[in-house]
Amino acid sequence: MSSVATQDRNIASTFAKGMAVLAAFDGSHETLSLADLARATGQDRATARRGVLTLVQLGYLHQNDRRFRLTPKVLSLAGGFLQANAFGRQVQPVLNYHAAMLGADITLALRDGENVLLLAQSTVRDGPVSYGFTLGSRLPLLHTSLGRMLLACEPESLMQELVTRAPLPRHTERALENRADIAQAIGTARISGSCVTDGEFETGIAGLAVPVSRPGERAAVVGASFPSGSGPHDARLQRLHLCAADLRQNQALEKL
Amino acid sequence: MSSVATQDRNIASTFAKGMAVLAAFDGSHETLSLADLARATGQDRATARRGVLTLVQLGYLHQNDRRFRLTPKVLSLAGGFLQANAFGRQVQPVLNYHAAMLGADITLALRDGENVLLLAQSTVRDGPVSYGFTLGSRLPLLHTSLGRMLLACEPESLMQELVTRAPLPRHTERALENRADIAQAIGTARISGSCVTDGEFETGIAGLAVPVSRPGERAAVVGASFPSGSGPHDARLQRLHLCAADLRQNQALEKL
DNA sequence: ACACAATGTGCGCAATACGAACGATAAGTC
DNA sequence: GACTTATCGTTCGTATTGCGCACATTGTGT
Repeated sequence: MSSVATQDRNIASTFAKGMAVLAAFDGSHETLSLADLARATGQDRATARRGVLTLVQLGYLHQNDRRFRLTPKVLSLAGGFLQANAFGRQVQPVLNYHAAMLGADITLALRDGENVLLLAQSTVRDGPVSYGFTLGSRLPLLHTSLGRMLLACEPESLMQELVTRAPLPRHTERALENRADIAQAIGTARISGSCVTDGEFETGIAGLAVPVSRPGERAAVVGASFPSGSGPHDARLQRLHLCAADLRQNQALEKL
Repeated sequence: MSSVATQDRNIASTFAKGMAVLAAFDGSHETLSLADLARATGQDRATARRGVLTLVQLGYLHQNDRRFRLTPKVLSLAGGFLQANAFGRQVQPVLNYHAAMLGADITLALRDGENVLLLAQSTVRDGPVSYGFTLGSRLPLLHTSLGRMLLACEPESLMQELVTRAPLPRHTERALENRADIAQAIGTARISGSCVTDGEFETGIAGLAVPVSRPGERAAVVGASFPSGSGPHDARLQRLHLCAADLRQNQALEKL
């Protein structure tokens, strides 16, 4: 075992390793093997194995031959957060109302490290875009309107650091490749108070995002998506601003 | 430490204890203290403390003075499940379509131990009932239509065991108090292929549920709620059956 | 069928984590 | 406000838990 002299005795390293195993089930694969998990977490296979078998015993994973998958029980961990923060009463109805008025899905998002984390969404019947992301999904920070609007809400120094450090995979032909260009787009979003991207994350899809959080609060944004060229964005952005204003007014996100 | 002779060396007990700490944040309180967690988990306060501080370091909990709350990061654990099982593409659109046709929220649920676990829902704008539960919420098994329908889908012996063992708190004046009466209602649901309750979990609210799963599969149901006495249920149950048929057809739930 | 690569598992050993005891804080009483 | 008691949070000695190496087993390529 690592004999780091400044080992923090307040931290249970076995628990931290186990959580890394759980987090490795990030949705990018339906199932994972012990060896997959050892690679994903950097742990010895024996260590990853104990983590996985513990999760199976607790009911969070199901084992099928030599592969493991998450069970629905992990949803109850999210349920604790959603219930404690009254998302069902305070957030979802606001998103539903404005999504119905907009005629498109609306998504609420925060930043989690170098990713966008989706917290809630209202998905409408027969919306113009349905890209399959859900509550809990992670999206890239640099090529989505949600991500750029989140960065626009952060202090300049943190924004610059994240633009420099966050991954920059090229999702589409139209994706900006130059970090300086992305920083400039973020600066524009900061000034205009909204962000629009077009076809940088998914081809043929325009993304719109506006801030929900007030300055000094943890950055939160709402956004929507439309087919590229499917109409002017002014009224749509206005609708997103109204949604953000309602979320601020019912103070649903103050404790995030 | 417990010196259980048959300690399973494949299980990391420290990780299991840590997961019990995480699961203690079940949404029933906005924040919990160390002492709260020690009581909820049955652990020594020092043990619970290491669990909590580990979760803070990993970003799943936020500490404010002597109290702790879940952060949105726990949603990413759920996101792994939802993404891996394509809920955004395969489940949500079906629920959205049928909820729009029904004019009311539709919820998909499974059983998790002695509770109902909500897996997904489509919530409509201005639906007749909005009780604030979300994905990941737990509901009682014995007094909800979802719970009774789930029990109706289980083998007789398991159903009898759960009816005997599951908690029987009295949520409303109309709640059945006699376990034999509940078993009989479940038997009726099994025969008729649907379940209706009225005001047993929330006063003035009728619940409807029908099975999604096929015999031999893990029990799953869909349900909706309406104000008591707000109209006949036949057409509504029909709509729920159509929803269940669509979910079966796209095979979204086969791997749960 | 064989060789090699990859993966899964057992168990010796020591690092990690438990929890008793003590310190700190909160609550109740006068 | 002072004092007592109860409750909660933290430290650190000790031993139990869990790490990871080496071996066993399984999978893959020729």
